[in-house]
Amino acid sequence: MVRTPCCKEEGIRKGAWTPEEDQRLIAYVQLHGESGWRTLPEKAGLKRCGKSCRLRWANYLKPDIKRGEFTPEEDDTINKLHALMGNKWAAIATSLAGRTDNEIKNYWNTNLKKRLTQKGLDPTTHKPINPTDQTGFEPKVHKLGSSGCARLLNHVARKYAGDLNRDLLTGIIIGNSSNIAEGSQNSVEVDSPTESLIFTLLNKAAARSSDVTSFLTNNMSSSPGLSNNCSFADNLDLFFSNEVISDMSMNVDNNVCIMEELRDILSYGGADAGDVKDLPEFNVTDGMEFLGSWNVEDDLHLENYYWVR
DNA sequence: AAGGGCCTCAACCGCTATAGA
DNA sequence: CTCTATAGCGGTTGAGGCCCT
Repeated sequence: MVRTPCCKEEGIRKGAWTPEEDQRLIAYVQLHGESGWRTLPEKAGLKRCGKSCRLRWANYLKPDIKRGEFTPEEDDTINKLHALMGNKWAAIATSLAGRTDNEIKNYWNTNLKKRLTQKGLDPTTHKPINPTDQTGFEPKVHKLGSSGCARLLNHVARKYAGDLNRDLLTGIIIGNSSNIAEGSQNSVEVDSPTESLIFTLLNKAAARSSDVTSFLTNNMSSSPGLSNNCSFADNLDLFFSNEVISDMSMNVDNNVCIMEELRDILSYGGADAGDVKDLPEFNVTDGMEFLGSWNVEDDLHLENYYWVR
């Protein structure tokens, strides 16, 4: 199939926009709205292609665009999101009000990328370029174990699972399949009991929303790449980048925090769920409060119940 | 002062995704 | 289901400004 050229007409202007062209575009969009870019240039009296007009509007003329220097908070947000998503500029831009994907991309390439490199970090992976070079990086040489997992459960339960009941969570933790809904864990191959546990818990939490359930079922469970080509961590990336999840009263920092914790757990491992299951005295419902507010003591309490050390 | 190199960022290009006829 | 138009995305380019010698 022959591609339709963007600008087939002769005499189409390129390059920097003049103030007069900007005014024409602004006036037209204010009057007619942001649509019909293909025919807009002719109607607005502009010798530009529609695509050029759309980009000029979206990246420069739109009234809610924030210009000027990036704040340290914005730097931090971009760094964190880039570590999670990579070069998904449009997705990153949704977390920075008033900033365009183009602006963030430029800022990353001219500033933040350099800073990471100067710190000895790979700007793609955000990990040390030379593993022996510890400048600006605190390597996680320890095995993140039970307390991290306990905190993760804490986070997940508090943030997503307002109506998860204690028996259900108990069932999930001890691997009692009767408490796990069909279509969640069974249709997904995971690499370890730990992953299985976390996935199931997230799936249960997500079931609060039909949209999220649909997302998990259609996009993750039935994904041909899930069991063969797609790691569990990849699916968690998908899970957390999902719009519906993002809307669930969660800010960027919390999102990143949970993701980092998940990564730690998945990277360094915890005890096997089977160990917990076989523990005779294990009874997670005793004195436990999974929902509501948590503190360090609760974490330790959960830790004592949860993992074999 | 001049000019060469570097940097920034607006704009462009090529491609994919999606909607709708 | 297929085709086409349009929107959107990410990589790349290049004009213009800045800095250094």
